[in-house]
Amino acid sequence: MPSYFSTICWLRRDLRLHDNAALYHALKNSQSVQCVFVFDASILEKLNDPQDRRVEFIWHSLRELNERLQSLGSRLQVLHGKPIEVIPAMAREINAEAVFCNHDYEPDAVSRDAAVAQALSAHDITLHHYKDQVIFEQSEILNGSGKPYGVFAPYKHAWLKKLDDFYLRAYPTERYFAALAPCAAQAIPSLESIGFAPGKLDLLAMLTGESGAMTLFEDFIRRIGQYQEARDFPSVKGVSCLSAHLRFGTISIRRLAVAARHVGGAGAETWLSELIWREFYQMLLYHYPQLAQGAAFKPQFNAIVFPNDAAKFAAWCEARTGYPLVDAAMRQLYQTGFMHNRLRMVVASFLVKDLHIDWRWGERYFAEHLLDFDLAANNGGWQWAASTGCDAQPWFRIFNPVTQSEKFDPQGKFIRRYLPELATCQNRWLHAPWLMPVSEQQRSGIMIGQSYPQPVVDHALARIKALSLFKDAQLYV
DNA sequence: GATCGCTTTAT
DNA sequence: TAAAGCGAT
Repeated sequence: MPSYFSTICWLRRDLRLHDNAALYHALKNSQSVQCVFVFDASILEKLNDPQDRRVEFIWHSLRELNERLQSLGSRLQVLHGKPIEVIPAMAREINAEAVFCNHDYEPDAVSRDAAVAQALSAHDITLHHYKDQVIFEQSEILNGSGKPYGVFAPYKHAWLKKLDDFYLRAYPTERYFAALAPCAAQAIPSLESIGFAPGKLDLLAMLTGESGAMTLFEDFIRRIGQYQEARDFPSVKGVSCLSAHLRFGTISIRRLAVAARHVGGAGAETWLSELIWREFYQMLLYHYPQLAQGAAFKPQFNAIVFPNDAAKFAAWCEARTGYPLVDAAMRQLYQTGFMHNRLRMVVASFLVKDLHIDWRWGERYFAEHLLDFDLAANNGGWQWAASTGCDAQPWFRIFNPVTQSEKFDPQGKFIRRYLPELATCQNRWLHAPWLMPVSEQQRSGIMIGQSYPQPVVDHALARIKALSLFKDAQLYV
């Protein structure tokens, strides 16, 4: 590594100063590092909602980064455009000799970075990139034949076996902050200037930036011991609430893994396992980029012709399927940009195996609405639920939406929070309110078909139809 | 090539 | 209870 005078640290999904591989290497090898973020026009133009929560989350996190950098005598340069154009232009403007960034494993990002590297090299500028967002990347955990694992459990065992202090060491960026480029303070461009507006990100509920991530992290570490028991109940604060921060890199994966390892016990181990699933899916997407093009991991299931009833899909999106847990979950997603993981499984199973709609439709809807949307995890999760994925649930396993509701929201606390129209419904009827006798409907003031919809499908019948859809596809193996 | 061990469940 | 199973070793 040559010693540089002027370099750029290009931040993407690593919006933090602490324990950041690219920033560390840039600072250590340069006299002057300018931090940059690019609002990628080619990504932003695909977002339909000017109040997209992700953009707002990023914006708040950037603002905090800029303030921290300003307090260190530097600042964050925020650009809007196509990275292939604006990164080389900026590099030339400040006479940067190199650009540092962290690996991004999504297919579009891989090709974007290759193009940017090429454009930079035309001016003799090097693009250095580093592993940062995972503990082990695509080719560090392979099976005995040197190929990627196709089953999670052995992957996880190999992952845990390889884990040691070396891979968990934080990059001590703070030690080198003196190399941050000195600049005059300047505010980052407004959301409006890039065509967006604030509004949907509930800042009281969603803490942003590195500071927000730390607050959530410290809170979670206090309850991580109960994670295993509490995580399945959407009305309980059992999960980490760190998914969006992991998505945008406002907290380091190493810090999370260190904490899980340090605390130990069943809760921490279960949670670490979730972090390993995240890397498993990222690894798979890297090796099988066609997953991002709608390909089922198990090709025989590409043959399924889903009926794709548009009215049923609309009922699912609009939270009027008549199954309270499904509807409450879909409202949670729409209203908050988040959905509890247990419910992601429930609504995904329901969409595919009860409504017989292509899992790709659900995947797309989640991609539009989830604040923590991550291509690899979202695709992996959908294909898991749809049984088309790598190490997915078996195709003949079909969640019963009523049983799931009784089991994981027994008091209906979650359902009532998002479906106030069912507030007066007794627990006895809440999970399947269409079974309420008319007298009970009158008593509670809930008329099924009026104040709350009839179920769009009969689960028992829908289940049989799903089995035959999948069984037929299975025949072509 | 047999054995092991499996996120999230159903009837 | 099972396994409309199976990959990894």
